[in-house]
This record gives sequence, structure tokens and C-alpha cells, in this order.
Amino acid sequence: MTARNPPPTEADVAELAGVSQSAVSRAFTPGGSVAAETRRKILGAARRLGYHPNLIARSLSTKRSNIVGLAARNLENPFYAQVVKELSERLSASGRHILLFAASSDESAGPAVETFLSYQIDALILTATSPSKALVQHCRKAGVPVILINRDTALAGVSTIRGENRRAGEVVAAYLVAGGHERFAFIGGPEVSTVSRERQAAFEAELARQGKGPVATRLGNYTFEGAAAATRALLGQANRPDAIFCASDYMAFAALDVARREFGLKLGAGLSVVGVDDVAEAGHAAYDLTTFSQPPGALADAAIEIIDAHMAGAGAPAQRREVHGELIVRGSARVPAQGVVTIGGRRIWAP
Amino acid sequence: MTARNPPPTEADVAELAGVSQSAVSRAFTPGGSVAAETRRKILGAARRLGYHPNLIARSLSTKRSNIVGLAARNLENPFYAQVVKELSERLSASGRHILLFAASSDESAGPAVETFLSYQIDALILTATSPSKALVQHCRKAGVPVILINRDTALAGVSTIRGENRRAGEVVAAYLVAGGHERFAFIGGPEVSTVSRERQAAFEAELARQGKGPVATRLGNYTFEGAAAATRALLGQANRPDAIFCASDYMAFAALDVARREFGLKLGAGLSVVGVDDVAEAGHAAYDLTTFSQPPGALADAAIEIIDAHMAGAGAPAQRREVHGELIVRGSARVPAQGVVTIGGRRIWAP
DNA sequence: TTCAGGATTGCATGCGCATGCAAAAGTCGC
DNA sequence: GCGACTTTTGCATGCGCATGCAATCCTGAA
Repeated sequence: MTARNPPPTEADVAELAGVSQSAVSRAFTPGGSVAAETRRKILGAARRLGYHPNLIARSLSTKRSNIVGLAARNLENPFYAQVVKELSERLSASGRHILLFAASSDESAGPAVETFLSYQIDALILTATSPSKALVQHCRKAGVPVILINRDTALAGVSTIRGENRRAGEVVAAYLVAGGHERFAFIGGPEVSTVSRERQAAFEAELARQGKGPVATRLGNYTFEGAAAATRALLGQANRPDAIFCASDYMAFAALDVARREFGLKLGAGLSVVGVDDVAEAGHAAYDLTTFSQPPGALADAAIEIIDAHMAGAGAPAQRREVHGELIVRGSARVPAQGVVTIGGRRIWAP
Repeated sequence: MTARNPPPTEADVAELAGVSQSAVSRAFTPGGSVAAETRRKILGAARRLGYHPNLIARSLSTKRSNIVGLAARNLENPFYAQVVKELSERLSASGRHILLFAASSDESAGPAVETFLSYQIDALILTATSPSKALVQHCRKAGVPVILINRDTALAGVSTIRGENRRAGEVVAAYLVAGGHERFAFIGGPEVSTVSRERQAAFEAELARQGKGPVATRLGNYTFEGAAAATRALLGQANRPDAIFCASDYMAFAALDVARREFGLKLGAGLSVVGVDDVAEAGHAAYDLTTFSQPPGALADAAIEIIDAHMAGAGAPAQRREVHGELIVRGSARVPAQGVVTIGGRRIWAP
């Protein structure tokens, strides 16, 4: 039934078209030297045979696979799902493909990702994951650029693409102070997350500058359950905070959930919650989350640019990119009297 | 800087170990005929050189790539993001990899997916997408099994994995009637979605059986905006429905949003909304959505089984699988007086 | 010690395509 | 109509690995 008779090869096409195998190869190579008439014959024969180039064989020859490795974690977080989607669209638009590894939560980008290298990938993108030192070294040796999205690393030769983490922390702090809040809290990612620590540090620094503080801090580890537990702890204590800054929208959703369901708080009144990312759900009525944006499309754009630069100049150095964000004003945090402007249908805080 | 000196090959390892290239190949082939001592030498040399088998070359030789093609749409819908994640975990656990194509919304699984075949994929999985006839034929000829998740098709030779669509429609209808509702509505996927039509037909049939109806129907096309517009239309009319059954949780979220924000309705009181899927968000306080479950893990399991069966017996026939679901009782729909049981911490309707 | 039979090993070749090189064909100017 | 080029074509080879086959080695029994 399933015949699995071997698919046609260039040799088959060549025979049918009455030319040599190399002519067929050239007909399928952009810029190949073939007469128009010959190409026509070849393409006709190929169509009749249902021929498609074997990209495996092509990769073996050219040593370029047109495959980009993507190690993604936290796919349950809509932010990362969106990043994957944006990357996919851009890469397939330029004829490249994605070899995906969706790590389960804790796993680091370890052995499974190393096998990616065996596929001669053109680049390796990691979201929400840090590469091992060994992995980075392998990539260096193989000349494969490594790109971290929304992560930072001390390892050399690795490109990073991040949001404006410092500015996020500062702007959110200023916003909450302007909104008249007094008792501040921060729910962060895991201890090791540089991104989270950057946001936290900037948040605390700006508060301190305005004579506010201290900041009650809990780690939510970028998980829903973790952030829920953190919120429970924060709201359960005496003199509970009236403003919580969460290092991601996804964690902010957990905070909203707990605040409403377990403490009966009204967002924007009894408690203010602000996130980072501006995922689509943040704009939904169910959350209506005030957040500092970090557009996935811009992150993906930057990744593509880095890859292209690397492909063009053989030895392009690692880059560190930041994509611009804004404080998107919604209902989950008390709105300051001044500074809110509407641009393109979005309410932005631009004091 | 980025040297891109060619990575070591089996020949290099062979030379260092003082054996032939084929010996090295056998050392890396499970069950290969190599003396223990020789293998040790070879593995040692390989380690020293940082050798990793070139899977591209291996694929060319064996005509098996260990790559599974995955065409995913609607990745912004957490249900599909979760399906992708579950598939990824299972496939990488068995040493296979995923070639991902995340189509933007409207795109059908067309040319971009066809290039997958050029990578000699072992199987092709489509979620929320239908394959073209040509694509299916190519796969048949190449002996590549095609698996549809949460979709149906009339095309022969294609395996399908779906939830209990008929039962979902029936159970939800019975549940809403038991809850005392009177005016019913349905928000479906696009016209072409067999899955949506099945749910709708079963929903209407059960309502009719109980002497209820008619059902006001709108298409939400499985998008958030589409479902929001559908809800607006339904709630805007005179004699608005008091119960809406949505063909997916994601659309139900949109319905909840519009009902609350634009109509000031209270869920579970003024209006009841029921979804299908039971994504994680459905359990969050923000939505607290009553829904008929369709576990992504079970869908993924079924997909793996089908693939394995195909790999084992060369000509395994296409399968049609259904995974079991339950009506998960939460707060978005009025709860009937009877029939709700708690099993493993979940409230289920089992009349 | 000798020999059969099994375990290892190496050789040679092929997987499908790309590409340098040389031969063949076509183009142009005079 | 001829030489100097420019295109177009085919030949041969290689990419890195797997594998059938034959050669070699080793084991134990006679």
C-alpha cells in the first residue's frame, strides 16, 4: 500500500529530459548556467516526474542546511509561543526552516540541543534558555552563531536580544509612584535570570531615587504556579503591598488570579499589578494588564538580522541588541493623573 | 575569529584511532560489529576530536532522517502551543527532531510544507491545518504518514486524531439544559472545519432531543477577534442567548471578554459560556471557564503511536483516533443541581 | 597442533547533489 | 568567413556516512 518506491532523482529527470545530471542541478540552482530552452525542458521533465530536490543531499554538498535550530522553553507562556511564531514566519519567508526543541520546563539546553549541530544548522536561537559552555564552544568551532532571546550570558561570542530591561524597571517604578503607591513588591524569575535581576535593580533604584522602598521580593521562576505562590506570600503578610511589579506578563496573570480569587482584591484600586511583555492576553478584558512592552516581532527581526549578518560576512562578531518598549496603560494599575497619551489606539505613559 | 574550519569526520577519527572509517561508522551504529577494545579506542579518539556524527550525511545514506515535520497554525492559541510542546517532548525523548512550520493564520499547509518532504521527513503532523490533495499524494508516494491533529479530512490515507467531538456537543447541550438555560448559541470555527461542524451538529441534535432550540450560530474562525465579533453580534440582538457554546476555549475567552467588558454581564449568572479544550488558562481565575477537555498529552501520545506503528510495519494503514474528554465544571456556566462529582481535584459533570 | 566457525575488520561502493574544469556550441566584430 | 570570446554542456569528483562482501583474526574443539 504505502509503496515507498524511491522518489525521482536528478538522474531520472536528466534521462527524461535528455541532458546530463549536472544540467538538472544547474536548472535548480539560482543563477545556474543553463540555456533558457534547456531549463524549460528540464523543469517540464521534473514536473512530470514529481521531482523535488533532495535537500539532505544538497546540504551535504553545500555544507549549508538552511536550517536554524530553535530551543524554546516556556512555550506555555504566550510570549514565547509568539516569539516562535514570529521567528517561523520570517525564516520560512527566506526559505529557511526551523529545527525545534521545546524543552520541558527545567531542562537546560543540553544534549538534545547539541544534536542540532549534527544537522549542520546555520544558526542556533535560544529563547528563555541558557546554553552550556560546551554548547557554545561547539558552535564557535562550527562557525554557528548563537543567539539568545530575552536572556543574557557572560559567555563570549554569543549574541543577545533583549527588551529595555533597565528602562522597564525605571519606568514602571516612576509610573507606580506617580500613581500614588506606597508599598512595593517585585515578583522575579529564577535567581539566575539576569534579565529579571536587571529589571529588579532598575525598579528598586528608581524607587530609591524617589525616596520610596523597600521592595518586598519573591521569585516566581517565570512559572504560573511559582508566581501564584509568590503573590500569596506577598498579599498574606501584614502591611501588604499596594503595587506589584512582575517580571513577565505570564507571572502577572498569576498575580491577578490570586489577588482576585483568594484575596478578593480589585485591580487598579486595592492593588496594582504591572507586567512586562505586553502579550496579546494582556489586552484582553479578563486581565486588562498594564505592562511594559517587549514586541516579539522586533525580537524576531533582530534575530534574523544577526543571522543574515553572520551569513554575509563570514566572521561577524556577536551583537547585543535591545528592542524598544513602552509602558502600555491599562486597568490593572492605578493610572496617574498625568502623562498618559494615546498613540495609534494604545494608551502609553510618556511623562 | 569564527574559524569555520570543517568539523572532524569519521575519517579523521579513524586516522587518529588507527582504524578504518567503516570501523568508526560501526562504532557509532547501535549493534554495529566492533570489538569492545576497538570501540573504546574509537570513542576516545572521537572525544578528543570533538567529533559528532553528521546526521545529514547519515540521512543521505540511510534515507531516514529521524525528522518529523510539524505544520502548526494558531500558535497564539495556547491549546496548540501546548500540543507542540507535548509533541516535542515525546519526539526528542525518542531521538527524533521536529522541523517546524508555524503558518501565519490564513495560510494553508501549502508550498512551504511541501519543502519538508525534501528533507526526507519520517512523518508529517499537521495541527489546525488541512493538507492539500497534492501534499497528501506526495506523502503517499514517499511513504510518509500524514497525521492530522484536531482536524478531519476526506482524503484517504491520512490519519486523524481528534477529541470526542460528538460527545462534547451532546454533553455540553445536556449540561446547559440541566442548568436551566433556554436560549442557546454556538460560536464555531470556519465553515470548512469538520470538527467544529461535528460539535455543532451534536450540540443541536441533543438540544432538539430535549425539545430545545433553535441555536443562534456565528462563526468565529477560531480567532480571538472573530469570536469577539461573533459574541458582539449574538449579545447585541434582542432576546439574547443565555448560553453560548464555543468550539474552542480560545474563542470562549473572547466571548467572556466581550460579555464582561462590553455588555457588563456576569458569567455563570446572566450568561453562561462553555468552551472546548481545557487549556491551562481555562482554570485560571480570570476565565474560570467550564469546558469539555481535549488533553494535548493524549493527542501527542496518539500521534507518536501512529508514527511508531508506521515505522514498524512498513505499510501500516491510516488510523482514526479519538481521545477521551470530560466536561470540566467551573464558574463560567451555571452549574446544574445534580451530576457534578469531584475526581482527582477536578470537578466533572457525570450525570 | 590443526581446523571449522564465528567475530572483526577493511575495501569498495553508493546515497543525491554541487561544482571545477574542459569540451562543445554559440556570438560577435571585422 | 575566421578568430576571439562568451555561453552552455558534460565529465569527474567529492560531501560524510552506511553497508555488502571478502579478508583477517580469534576462539575452542578435536
